Amino acid sequence: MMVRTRKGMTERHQKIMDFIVQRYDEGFPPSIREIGEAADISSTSVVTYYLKQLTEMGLIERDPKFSRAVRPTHVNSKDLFRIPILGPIAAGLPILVPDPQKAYIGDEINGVDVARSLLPEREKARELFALKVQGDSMIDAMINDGDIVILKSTLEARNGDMVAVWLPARDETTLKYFYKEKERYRLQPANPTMKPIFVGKDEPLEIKGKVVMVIRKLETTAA
Amino acid sequence: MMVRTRKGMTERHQKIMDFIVQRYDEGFPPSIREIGEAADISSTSVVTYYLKQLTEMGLIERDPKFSRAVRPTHVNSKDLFRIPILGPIAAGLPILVPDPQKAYIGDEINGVDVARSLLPEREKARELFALKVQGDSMIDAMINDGDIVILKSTLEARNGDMVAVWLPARDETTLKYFYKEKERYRLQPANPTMKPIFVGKDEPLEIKGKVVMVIRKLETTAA
DNA sequence: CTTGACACAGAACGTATGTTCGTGTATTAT
DNA sequence: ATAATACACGAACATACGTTCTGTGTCAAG
Repeated sequence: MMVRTRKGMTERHQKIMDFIVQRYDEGFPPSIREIGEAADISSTSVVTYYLKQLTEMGLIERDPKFSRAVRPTHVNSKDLFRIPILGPIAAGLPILVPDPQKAYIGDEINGVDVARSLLPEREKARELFALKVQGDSMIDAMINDGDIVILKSTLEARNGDMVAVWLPARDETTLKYFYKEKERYRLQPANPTMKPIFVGKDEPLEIKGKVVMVIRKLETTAA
Repeated sequence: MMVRTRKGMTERHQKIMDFIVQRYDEGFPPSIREIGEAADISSTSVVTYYLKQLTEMGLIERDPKFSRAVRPTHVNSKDLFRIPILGPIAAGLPILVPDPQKAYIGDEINGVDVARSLLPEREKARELFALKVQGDSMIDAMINDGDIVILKSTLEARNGDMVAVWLPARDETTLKYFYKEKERYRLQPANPTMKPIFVGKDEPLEIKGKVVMVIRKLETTAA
């Protein structure tokens, strides 16, 4: 028969992990006995027992050379959001529809870390995704080739929001300020010298997301 | 009588600070004796002596309840750099000259947290500062009102770098791509449809810093 | 020459800390 | 039933750790 030892995270595992993460965020990693106190464990050997398991699970790292040398392995600093870059955005190409579940689990090799303090209030990380701009078709929106735009997944928008819209009839994707008018939608470029695009209400218009941030990294080694 | 300014930041202060920051970044804060070893101090009392001073300077925090409970005060997370916003940048205004020492200690109430992974290689945090753009005079550089530009303090630039330059003769500050040509400097706007500015080599030109990142936060509550 | 502040070393001491060992108790597989 | 396993407790121990006290040399002011 199968060994039933499917490493389940018991309540004690979870309590210990939470405490280690909390202390790690504070900068003061805990001692064995402090962990025991936090998890209602009276014996230090029991804490060692669980710490060994958590290490084997790959959830924490320890350094036997130092005391209090325990830290969570994953980079889940509470001050950071890792936002996946789902793909490129360019005029004439449909952009990916973000799947929150996939975005959370999927390969986040390509992603941007964004400080929470830069994001408005308490954005849900799962609702955010990033796109890398290809080409200079968005230049009228003050967004250049190579820029990373961070969007909040939404299907609706309020007036004044900068949104990523997909216009099937025109086979075009753009970033514009969104205004709903009487008989039409007005897509206003960020550059005030450029004229807006008007989309009649009978024309299909898909809002993919709302831009919450633009990040431009400049190469230090430019030609 | 004595002004308790940071008069003494001796080599030992610096060594200890660097070591504490390094260990804090690694997640494993050091013990007194480890600090002593790193700073070539044989006695633990001397380390205590310096730790007390650094605490009074506000550079580190300690918690007497725990061992190894020492951390730099200014860092929130090991993955973040807190970059001070030294002031606004606008055409016609001189921008502040950053003082690395002051930037390290000074009031960093106004600052931006930037994920280290977004910065090129191993930028020294001390060399970075941020400016908040006022007005749309930089619009030809694809930089809008309210944007935050992060610069690396430097007095020289290579061709292709985007730099903040101060032109005393024109009483003007701009962000442009920098090119050194035979008899002049060419300041190229980011927007390819705009024409460059030429500055003769006899005209004064002060490079304040090199732009390494641009961050634009969009309001969720736009009119 | 004193005086005192300063920078540093060394040792002592009480507590903190991680590991190890022995033991007990359910649960489960054979 | 027996053995194996997972989970839990407490004690013991060697070392790590922070604090504190004493002492030493330097240097500038009085």
